[in-house]
Amino acid sequence: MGSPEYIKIVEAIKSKITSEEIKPGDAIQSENLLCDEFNVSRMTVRKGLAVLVNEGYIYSIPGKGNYVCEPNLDSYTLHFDEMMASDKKGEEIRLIEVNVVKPSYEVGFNLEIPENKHVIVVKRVFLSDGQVKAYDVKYIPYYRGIPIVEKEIRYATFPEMVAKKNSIFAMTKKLKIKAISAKDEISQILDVMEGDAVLVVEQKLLDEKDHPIGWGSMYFAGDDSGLEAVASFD
Amino acid sequence: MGSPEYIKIVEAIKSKITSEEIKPGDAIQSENLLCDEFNVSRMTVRKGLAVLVNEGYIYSIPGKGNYVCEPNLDSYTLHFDEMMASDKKGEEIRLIEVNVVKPSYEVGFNLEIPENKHVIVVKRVFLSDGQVKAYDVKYIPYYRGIPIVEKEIRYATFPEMVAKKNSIFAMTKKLKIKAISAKDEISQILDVMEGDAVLVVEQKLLDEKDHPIGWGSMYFAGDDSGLEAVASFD
DNA sequence: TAGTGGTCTAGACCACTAG
DNA sequence: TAGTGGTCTAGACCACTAG
Repeated sequence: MGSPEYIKIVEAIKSKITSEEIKPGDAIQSENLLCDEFNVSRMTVRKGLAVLVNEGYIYSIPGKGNYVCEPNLDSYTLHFDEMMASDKKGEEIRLIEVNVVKPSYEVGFNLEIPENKHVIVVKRVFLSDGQVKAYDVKYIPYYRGIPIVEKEIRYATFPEMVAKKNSIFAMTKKLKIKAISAKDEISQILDVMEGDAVLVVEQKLLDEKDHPIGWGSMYFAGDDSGLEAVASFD
Repeated sequence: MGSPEYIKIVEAIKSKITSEEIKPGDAIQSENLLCDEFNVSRMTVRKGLAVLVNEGYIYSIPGKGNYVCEPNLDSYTLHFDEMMASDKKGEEIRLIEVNVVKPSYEVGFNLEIPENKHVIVVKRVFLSDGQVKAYDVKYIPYYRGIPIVEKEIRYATFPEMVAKKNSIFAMTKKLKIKAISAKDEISQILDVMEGDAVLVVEQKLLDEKDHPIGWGSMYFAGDDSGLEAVASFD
């Protein structure tokens, strides 16, 4: 075969695990035995094992050996596309408010700032073929130099809005997903009935010291708009 | 410092990226230059770079060099704990139905089976301090040997129910998250008003050939029950 | 004490890129 | 053609495990 030696090792062990020839908690052969079995150097064996560690198949205990992981049943990769493919035809984003305001109790609490410190509020509506699909409200602590120019904000993701002061690479992003009944502002803007079910994605951005640097929610109208997540082993 | 050489390289490059000294798309020093700079062998440099590749900081183009990645704005790790910490005090799971039935159109469509093939339906209710927190309905194509004994099903996650025939390691799991208005069976079982907002997590399990081997939904009552997802760089 | 995994070296050859 | 990253070797020394 043309594939590298370390890939052959990866595939051999992976198939032993997926076929359940070896089970979670079992040890695999020692690195030296694998060297003999595949006729390769130890660095090559270790390169293969490193791949398996990264993909969540095995873990190692120094001085003891390499072991098969328990499968991760509860972990998924969620793709939350904030801009909702806004470059597609028929898709449109409207900026309905950008303001400097005093924080409400809820906003102050979530951004961990005193009530006399100002925040920027950004409200946007996402449309598809003229129909409102989502309503987005975001709060960012005010600081000199924060972009409040429409063109800098309208098509920006939440991390991008905050990125002037904090590197995106140094941010932690958190999501909470809930279902609420639409009322007041939300039902009006989403153009749904009071009481209709609305999917809420609450987003919080934290800096490297776990201090909040942005907070807000996105509200999705309609049954067809949902989020998707995937998990697999490879 | 006591940390290994390759970790020093990782930290040095990582801090250049988070401080935006080098930006997405920029090349980093060649491996040979890094060898000189850190006074280590090329394998040690490559070990450090491999860590950065795995963590999503850099990617490499053979023959050209290593480059800083665009930050991943839309990818999150979602922890969907199916059993809702059912080992905690006050938590309880009730199995309300296990049956072999003919599939409805919706079930047959999602499991990609003909309507004359039978399916197992499993309905469970999750309680906390006597209060209904979630209602779970799952469908699995019927086959000989499928566990339909209460004790094998009651505390099993969805992948575990299906795992008799398919290895968990070979499965792909998909989630869809939606908000709906409660009605009929769902509002009755969740003990909420008709029309109340309910969070729905639809789960589909696929085998290695992408054929569905399980489908169903979990319905969450109340505003306080939500899902959480996190994303960060490291 | 024998065996294990973790780190590291100094070399080699390869396919590929780009002037 | 010089430089790049990708694969691989045959050694070394280390801390740790477990009999």
